Amino acid sequence: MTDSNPNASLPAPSIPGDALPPVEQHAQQYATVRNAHETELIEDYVELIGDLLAHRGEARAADIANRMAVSQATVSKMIRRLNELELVTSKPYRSLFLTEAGQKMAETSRARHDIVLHFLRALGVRDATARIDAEGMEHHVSDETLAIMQRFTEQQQKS
Amino acid sequence: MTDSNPNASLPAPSIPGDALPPVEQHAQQYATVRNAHETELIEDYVELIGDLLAHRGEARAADIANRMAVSQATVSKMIRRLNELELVTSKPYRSLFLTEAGQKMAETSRARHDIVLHFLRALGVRDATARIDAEGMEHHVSDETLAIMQRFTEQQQKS
DNA sequence: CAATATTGTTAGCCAAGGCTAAACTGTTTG
DNA sequence: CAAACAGTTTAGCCTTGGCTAACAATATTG
Repeated sequence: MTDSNPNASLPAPSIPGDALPPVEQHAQQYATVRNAHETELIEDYVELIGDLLAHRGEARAADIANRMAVSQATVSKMIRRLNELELVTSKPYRSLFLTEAGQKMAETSRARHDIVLHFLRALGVRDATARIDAEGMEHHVSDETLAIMQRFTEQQQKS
Repeated sequence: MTDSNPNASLPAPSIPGDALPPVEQHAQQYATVRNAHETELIEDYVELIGDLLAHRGEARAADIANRMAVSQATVSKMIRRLNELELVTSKPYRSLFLTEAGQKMAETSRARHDIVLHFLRALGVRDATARIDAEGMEHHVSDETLAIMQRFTEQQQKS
């Protein structure tokens, strides 16, 4: 301990069971989140490209830029990355397409996104809010939780 | 449209109602997520510092580095930022303390985190998974959804 | 109390993901 | 079919959040 401690009187944890997790577990939590962040944007791009292809028949950089509220230059740079990762194919000045791997990722992302979105709606969240929350949450929901969400939604719809 | 389109046969949206959202709404979703990302790490640090102060009486850079699974140099740099943001006070080689603003942020983050964690457990997610998911999800859950989660958890505990 | 161990800081590197401005390509249209 | 417009790319900048290595301060202990 050090000298004067202005925070010494912070309230004790409300529930004893909510003590700090063991260091390794705690570290694991943060590492998982950091990891998710790296793939998140990639998945968002791929998912959006898949959606544009499905709904519009083509995916142009300008559309992506508009929908992501990001400059075209940023999209262009990102597409180069997606290319290197072999998730999309692109000829200069032409529409984008997804590779096998890209399509797979798009489908997975889309499915995950839908489960979360439908779950939130089933829970009673307003549509506009559910959409925003789903977009942020989808990359941080484990398969275990996802399965539970899906079951919950189905239950809800039966009654 | 362009020439050959290898993705032209992608399945149509399973539910017609799930068409692409209008551009402005869509853009809003992504912007909200990008925005959350900027504050996320800050909140994680402040929350952790608050927890360490509450549970241990002090918050040292080394503890933070261990718990975050990050180098001490990274923590040191981050603390400088937190200082500039007037969320923590620190004298070199001494424990950290939270400013008023920092305490407020820590409390808010902690409360939010707890609601999500308890909700996931109430939903039936295993503890270890719930902890990991909560860490990632907490920054992307709106107040509206948070309130609904809290109500759900309370309902669950009554029965 | 000196030597060692732990802890914290600084410097300097890197990649990612934004941006603007400028150049280039492709499409549309007078 | 040339000019104008829309879309795309490139260059070059910035900030964040990582890292390692080297150095500095504090704490511990023989």
